[in-house]
Formats: sequence, structure tokens, C-alpha cells
Amino acid sequence: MATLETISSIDTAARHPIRLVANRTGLTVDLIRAWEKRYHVVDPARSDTKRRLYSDYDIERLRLIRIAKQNGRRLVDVAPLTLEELRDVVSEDSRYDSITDNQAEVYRPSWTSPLEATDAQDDIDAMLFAIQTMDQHRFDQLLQEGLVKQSLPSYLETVIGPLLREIGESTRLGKLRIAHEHMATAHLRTFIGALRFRETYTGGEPKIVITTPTGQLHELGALMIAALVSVDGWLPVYLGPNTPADEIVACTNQSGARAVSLSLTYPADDPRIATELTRLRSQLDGKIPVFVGGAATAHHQELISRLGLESPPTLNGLRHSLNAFRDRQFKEQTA
Amino acid sequence: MATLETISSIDTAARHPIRLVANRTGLTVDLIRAWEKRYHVVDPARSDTKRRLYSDYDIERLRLIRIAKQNGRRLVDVAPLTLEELRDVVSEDSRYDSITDNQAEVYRPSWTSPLEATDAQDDIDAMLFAIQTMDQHRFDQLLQEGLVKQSLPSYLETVIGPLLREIGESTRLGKLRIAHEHMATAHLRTFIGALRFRETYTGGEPKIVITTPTGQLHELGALMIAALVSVDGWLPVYLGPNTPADEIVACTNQSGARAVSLSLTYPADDPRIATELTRLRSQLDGKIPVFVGGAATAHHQELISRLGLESPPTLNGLRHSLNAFRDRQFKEQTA
DNA sequence: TTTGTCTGGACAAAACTAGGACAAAATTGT
DNA sequence: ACAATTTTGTCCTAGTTTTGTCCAGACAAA
Repeated sequence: MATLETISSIDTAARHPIRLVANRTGLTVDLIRAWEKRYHVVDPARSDTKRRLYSDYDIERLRLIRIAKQNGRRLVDVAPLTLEELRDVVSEDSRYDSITDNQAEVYRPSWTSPLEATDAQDDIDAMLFAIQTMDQHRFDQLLQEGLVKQSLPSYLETVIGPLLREIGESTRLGKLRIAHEHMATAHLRTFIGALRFRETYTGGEPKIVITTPTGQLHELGALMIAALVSVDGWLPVYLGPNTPADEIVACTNQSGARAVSLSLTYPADDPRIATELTRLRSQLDGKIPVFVGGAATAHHQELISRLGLESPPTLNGLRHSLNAFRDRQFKEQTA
Repeated sequence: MATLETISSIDTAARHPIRLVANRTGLTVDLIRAWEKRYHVVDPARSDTKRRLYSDYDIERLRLIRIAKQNGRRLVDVAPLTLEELRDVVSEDSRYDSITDNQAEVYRPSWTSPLEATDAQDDIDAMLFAIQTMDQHRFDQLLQEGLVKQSLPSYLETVIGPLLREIGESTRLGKLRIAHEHMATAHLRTFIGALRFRETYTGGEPKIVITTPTGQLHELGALMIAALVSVDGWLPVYLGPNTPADEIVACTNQSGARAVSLSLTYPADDPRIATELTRLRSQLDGKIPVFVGGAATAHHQELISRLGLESPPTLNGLRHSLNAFRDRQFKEQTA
């Protein structure tokens, strides 16, 4: 969606000075030069006085290489790749990275990955501080910066998710005012909503309906799912919060979606959850899987397994289930 | 001096001495002259005794160039750009800097082309059709295209506003399903939310708290206001919907906001509106004006005038009231 | 008179370049 | 598991370009 430009339309005109490139990629000026010197990662044009001039293409390359490195790739390996190959590598990696190194992080010593664990908490603390001081601009800045450091899926898993929990917790404990929570929530709604536009759509993607059932008014979880699955080539049909089961069914049928995903957060013990889920499962085509996630999922395990819904424990789990499902369908289709 | 630089209506009349320009842009007098000497960044008119006289246009240019430099641009590169090009460059740099993954915005700045009063109703109908067929992609495309045709304020007034009303109406009449309305609302939430980031902030903008009072759950009106005022150089402190009066007051005080704006839409006869507005006005510093807008405003005229709140009848009215208020304050401040 | 602006030029700080040194981190070999 | 080796990020020097500030003498405005 959005009129997004595709790979081919990235501007190859060289006009950006090295400082700007550093700002945008999060690399240091020295490092950019070092990479050029050693591996010809990029080959910027020069001004008449020998200043380096980078194109948008170069910047994108550097950004991807940075992420590839963070995913554990070695510079030597990724340096000669084209932009397209880099994209493949990065998206491939990010399908597995958060799972592996998050689990590993717990017991593996420092030699695993440079950033992650402590760094994420620092970011979150800084964001909480910005919220507490009502510094919206700073908050936004932190959100944007954090996103450069890692791939979107792991960003959602390691930063945005925990942040949401901490905001909720802090508000409950009185460390944040309601006004603070409102401001943060509204801003995150905008921010996460915009993430969905980062991907390019070709029209052939399988669709997935994403919403929350009646009574569940918090939509950020659902929105995170929408952003997440769009990375893997799904086209989210996002309905916002609080959608009745009938409507979910109608929407699924009309749009031809292949799957449904619901987010349950609060209130966890709402009796409507049971009735809505039951109704949804009974009215929906049996071939369409229903994925359930969110903090309140734990309270309904029995129901979920009885209805045959899937409830991956983490965002990454959801991601893998969905990809597996899609690949399976694809195989059947072509068979 | 009458106008503070109201971004949308830039005056090309030259009358400002260099000192004032320096104050407003944060540049030094020497630097402004140096830039002119070396790169013809601006070409101010002269008084009969050769004093430089700058227009609002020049000031805005200089402001943007300063920001562009801060973002890593070289003076040589930005100096020859027009105001519009500068805005694009700056807003791209400072907003999409770190986030750019595989897209560059197709956004055009809001004040570019005032022309082409294509039939807004046609656009709206097309959008409604896209909603009805659940064609999210098409809907988004139409939203984006419509935005290019006119300035942001008039777009909100002539397209988005009416569209919202028609969606509500159609849903009530059963022409749209709830699912359609949900999809459209969620998408508009994302779209309008993103509009706010088309502007660039320097840190000096007066703040305005924007929200809806307790009981009012529809936030799109408030969000439109946020997008609108940011065009005129306000910094919206956006709290989302459903904020208690106490919290609005606390937020206003903590953030140092100069004004408050509320959106009232549905339900129009909620008794809480009266109590919340009354409480808000009584607890809030008397110097801080409260602007009230939205469909439900009509039901509370008596209360509004009794409390001394302002309720401009249209978005445009709100805009002018706010700008007038700001210019008044600015004059006092410098006097 | 005092203060501010003008022109033109001088000067110094900041930023960039090329080349290389160095140590921390990661990988490999034994 | 330990040592040797390679990879990689940072820093240093010295020379160039770019950019911000300052000065002097003349004139204009308050």
C-alpha cells in the first residue's frame, strides 16, 4: 500500500555527504570509510574536491549491511552482495534471529551478540523517561533510532513489546499518570501504524485479517502483528480493535483472507472472549486458521485448544507458524 | 509587525532587518551575510540606504537551511534549492532519516499546489467504494493521491471530514458493514496520524494539548486537529481519546502548553461532557484558551459560552483563532 | 553621540581525505 | 582449552576544503 517506491526507483544520483550517510545509517564516519577502503562496500562518487558523495542506493546498502552484520554475518561475506541479495539475506536472517539469540542471550556470555539485551533495556528506559517528561519529540526520536539498530521483527519483540508492558505496569503503580500513558499510547499507535507502510506490495500476497474481538479495546498488539506479518509478505487486513465475530467472518470471506489473527490483552477474564471465539470458529471456514496472541491468552488455554485455535507463545512463534502455514498452502496449490 | 511566519501564508514582502532575521532563525548576523556572499543563499531586497530587507519567505528559507545543515547537508548543496525543495529535503532527512527501509515518501508538502479544485465528492465516492470492496490498497492510494492535489488544511476540510461523516452515515444505514467501518477507521487513524510528521520541528513551537474528554471515544477528529495545527507551527501534544479533565490539566501544566483543544463527536448528549468541561475550565490557568470542536459541539452551545470556551464552527475557523491567539501572545512576549 | 549595518578581507575552527597504527573481538588451528 | 591468526572498529597524523567568526573603516539610524 501507499505509493511506495520499489527497489528499481531508488535514486542512484550521488549527492549525499558522508556525514548525512552516517546519520542515516547509524554508522560512524570512520567506519564507512574503513569499509570502503577494505572491502569496497560502496564506491561513492567524488566531488571536484574529492569529497565523497553517496547515492540513496549506497545508503540503503550500508543500512542493510549494518543489519546483516548485527545478525551475525561477516563483513567479508556480505560486502560483495548486490542490494537485492542483501535484502534476501537480511530478511532470511531476521526470520530466525530473535528466537535464537534471545534464548541464547540468557545463558551465553558476552561473545554472542554485541548489542541486544542490555542495550534494549537502556532504550526502553530512555523512552520511559521521555514519556514521563512528556517529551514527545524525544520519544519519537528514540523510537526511530531504535529501529535502525535491528530488524523490525526483533525490534517489536525486544523493544516495543516490553515497552508496552512497562508502560502498563508503571501506570498501574502510579509511576506514570494517565495522561502520560495516553500520550505514549497515541504516539505508539501512530508509530506502529506507519511501520506497515515500510513494505512493498505486489498484489499477490496472501491476506490475513487482524483485529481484536468484542470487548478488547487495546489495539496495539494487533497492530504489531500487522506490522510483523507484512515483513514476511502477508497483506494484513487490519480492522482495529473491538470487532464482533460476525464481522470478522464477513470480512474474511469478502477479502478472501487465508488466516485470522486476534490479539487478547485486557480484560483477560471478559466472558465475551469465550463466546466470541466460539462463534468465530464455528462460522469460519475450517480451512482458515485462527491465531490468538497477547497477554490474556494464558487465561483461555483450555478453550483455545478445544476450539483448535493456534496460540504461539511469542511474536516470533506466530511468525513461524504463519510462514509454515503459507508455505504448506503454497505447496498444495502447486501440487 | 503583524505576522509571525505563518507557514502556510508566506509573505514575500520584504521588510525585516537582518537582526530580526538572526533572532528568528538562530543564525548570527555575520553568518547570514557570509552565506549570502558565498552561496547566494538569499538575495534580500535593499532599503534606499543599502540595508538588507528580508521577507518572510527568506526567513523560512534560512530556517530550513539551518536545519538541513544540522542534518548533515552541505551548504553548497542546499543553497540553490527553492523553499519547496528545501522542505522536502529537510522533512525527509529529519523524519525518515533512520527509518527509511525500502521507501522514500512520495509526500509533497502541503502548501505547494493550492490549485485544481477537482470534485472532492468524486474522490470521496471512490474512497467509499474502495472501503465497500475492502480494497485497502486502493483506499490508501486514493488518500495519498488526494493529498497531493491540495493543501493539507483544505484536504482535511473538504475530503477527510466529509468522508468520515459519510462513513458514519453509511454504516448507520447499513450500506457499510461494521467491518468496513472498522477497516476504514483503522486505516484513517494510521493515515492521519502520519500527517503530523510531514512538518519539521525546531523546538521553539508553542504547544497545544489535543484530546477528547472522558466518554468521547472517537479520536479521528482530535487527530485531524493535531495534523492541522502542526502545519501552522504549533507542536501538538496529542493524548488520544477519552482523557479525564484532571489529566488534561496535569498534562497542560507539565508540558507548558499554551492552549487546549477538544473534539466532541459521539455521544453528543453524554452528561459527562458538561461535568468534564466545567472541571477542566475551573482547574486550568485562565490564560490558557480551550477550543472545542466536532459534531457534538452544537448540543452544548450554552455551556460553552457560559464557561468562556471558544468553539470555531469549522476547522478553518479553529485554525485562524489559534493563529490569531499565537500572534497576540507573540506580540506581548516581544513587547 | 551611540548604536547598528555595510563591504571586504583575514583568520581559525570544523570537517573531510588518505594512509596507517593499534587493540578488541571473533575465528581458526592445535 | 589455549594460542595464533584474522577480522573489525577506533584512533592518529598531516594536509586540504569548508564554514563560522571577527575586524576595520565607512556610513546610516536612533
